[in-house]
Amino acid sequence: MITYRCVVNYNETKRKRFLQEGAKVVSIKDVAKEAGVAISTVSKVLNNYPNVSEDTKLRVMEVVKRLGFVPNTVAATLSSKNSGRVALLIKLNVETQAIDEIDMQYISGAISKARELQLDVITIFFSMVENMTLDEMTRYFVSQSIKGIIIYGMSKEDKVLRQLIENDTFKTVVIDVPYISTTTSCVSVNQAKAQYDVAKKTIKENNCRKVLYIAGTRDGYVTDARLEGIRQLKEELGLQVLIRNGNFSELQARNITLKYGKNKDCVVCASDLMAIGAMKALIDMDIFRPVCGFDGIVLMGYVGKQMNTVRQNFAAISSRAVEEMQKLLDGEEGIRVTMPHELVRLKYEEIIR
Amino acid sequence: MITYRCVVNYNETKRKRFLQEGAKVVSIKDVAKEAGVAISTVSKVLNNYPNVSEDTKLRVMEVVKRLGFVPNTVAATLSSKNSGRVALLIKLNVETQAIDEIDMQYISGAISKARELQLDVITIFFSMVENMTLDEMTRYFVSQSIKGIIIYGMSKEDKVLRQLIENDTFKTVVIDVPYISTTTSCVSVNQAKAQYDVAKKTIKENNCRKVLYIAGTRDGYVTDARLEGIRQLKEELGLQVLIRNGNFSELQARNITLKYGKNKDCVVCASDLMAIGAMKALIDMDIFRPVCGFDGIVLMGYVGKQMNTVRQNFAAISSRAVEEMQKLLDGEEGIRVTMPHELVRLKYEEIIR
DNA sequence: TTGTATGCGTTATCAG
DNA sequence: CTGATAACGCATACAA
Repeated sequence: MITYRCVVNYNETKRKRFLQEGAKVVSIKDVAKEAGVAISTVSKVLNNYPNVSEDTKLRVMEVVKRLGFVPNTVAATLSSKNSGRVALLIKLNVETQAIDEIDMQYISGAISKARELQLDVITIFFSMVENMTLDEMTRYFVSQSIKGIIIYGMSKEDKVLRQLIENDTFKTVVIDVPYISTTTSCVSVNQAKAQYDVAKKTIKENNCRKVLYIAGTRDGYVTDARLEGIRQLKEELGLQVLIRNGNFSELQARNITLKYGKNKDCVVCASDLMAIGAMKALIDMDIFRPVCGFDGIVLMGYVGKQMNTVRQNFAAISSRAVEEMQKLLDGEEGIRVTMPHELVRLKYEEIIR
Repeated sequence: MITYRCVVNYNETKRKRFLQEGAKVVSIKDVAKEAGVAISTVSKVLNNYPNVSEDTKLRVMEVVKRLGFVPNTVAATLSSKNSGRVALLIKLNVETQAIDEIDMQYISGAISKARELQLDVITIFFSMVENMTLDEMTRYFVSQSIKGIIIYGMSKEDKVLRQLIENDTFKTVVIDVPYISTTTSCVSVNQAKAQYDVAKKTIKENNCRKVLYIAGTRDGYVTDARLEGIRQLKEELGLQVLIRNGNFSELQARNITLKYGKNKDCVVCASDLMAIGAMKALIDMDIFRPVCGFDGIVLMGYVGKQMNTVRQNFAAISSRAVEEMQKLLDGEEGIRVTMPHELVRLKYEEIIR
């Protein structure tokens, strides 16, 4: 029996369309009936269970295709202990929209892969869960049937998140945080190596000895790793390195450069935005010093001067993170995944479309 | 009775934490039991039903708070005909990450408001549903329990989407598309007026007569509206206007400017990216012409020359779209919402953080 | 005003 | 290999 919902402006056109397209949403029940099997059998076919004869499998699939049946995700997650949703937890940099590009790549990379793997993902921002206690956060995620969380932009100060990760209630994949456990994987480029590479290239190309290194925030996980890369390079080449914290701020990098840039041979920055700030400062000071950045954002192509930088494929990183999440949800243990990076110079002529 | 899941490395620490925090997720059933009422009563309290005595209401709320109960969204959407999820359908510009900023603002604006309104939203990209027929798309959304769709970046060529909107199967809110119906609302700034305003300001400031107008794509809804603004201005001021389609491409705008810029007094562009392309072309041509853009993206602050542009508050637009969606889901009819815009000049010094 | 019972569309268990 | 049937957590029509 079909139940008709209360329709107000009910006219012939609508009625026709209604009957034509069939208002009834086909469910697993319909498929079962049409194929002459039990609901459970259809479910088994759809979820690739063993112990289903090739014959009925084919018959069911035929009906599924013919009726255009698409299983209801919501019902599945409610019912199943295995399937659940994955949350993308993203720290949005409200200050600088110039790097929204990065988060957007993260999001699209994750969502695309999630669709491929039939994973249900929802996007959440740090601001929505900050100030929550561990309990509150846990309950919040549980109430959303979230089984796994992928975390972008986490810093050492995010204590509750740290607990969440260690707590094993959810499977977690962290980006750029050097932590793994049975339930936590980590995906990242080799930060130290990348920083080492880009700095070395810049320094070699310009025969530098005195280096100004503008680091990120003190509580950033990547900051340490990148500093380590610089330390190695310093020892290897016997450099003289002045280190200052720019906190990933373009403005602070600018000011640091205005203050120390003159007596240095080059400026190595832990982010593109800071590199841009440094470069603009040097232009204002009317002196030239090679500058290099980190990330490979498009903005680098718009500032006039070319700079070396590290290009990270954020979409690929995020895509991989989703794959790792799938593995964790399947019961595998957490691993550390190192993604490749490349050195580039972004030129306006090559960026423009 | 509590069921213990199979735990492998079971040790004392974990056990302690386990018992302490309570592995059992509190459900509406627990609340009901604890408060000494029926499940339905709890549900009624939570959903603000009338006909619940103030007394039991208080008692239930107390328990809810004490147990830290958070209703399960998934179960709710599965159960109720009213509550459902909302999809953000976004056209990602894969070519130019420079404007990811806009989509990011859309996403964060929507998600924040959705959380406020307790709406479950999921993000979807055009690429994931393109090539689908209306039926396929419908089934896809239905299978996700999606009741409403907010569409960003739709063009006239998206025929299936057009059908989807007219089809009334889902509630829809379109951004920048002049279409409303009982089930469709539209949110947008006044495109014509905004284009008129920014062009007029630029033209007046520089006493221009011969204008090069670089429009967007032929199949873009905003393109027509913005052209209309230019036409009005042309008549009002008796301008001589050459119109060319730049298709929102920085490169095309550059080439158009290289070709026609010299004989014009100024270049009015239908987007910031095109304005930047035009400006860079003029610099290469070593001539000065005032240029104005549209959108107010951060990149405008990085190109050296200041330009007038229209700032749209994308987050606010998106936030409003979610509000309108809520109304549609509540049974209200679609309306047209016009959001405010402002004229700005983006200066590097003011953008930098 | 409150409680009972049924359904939402799946998955999972277990008997056949 | 297949089929009943009980969950999953909540909403809601209807009975009390």
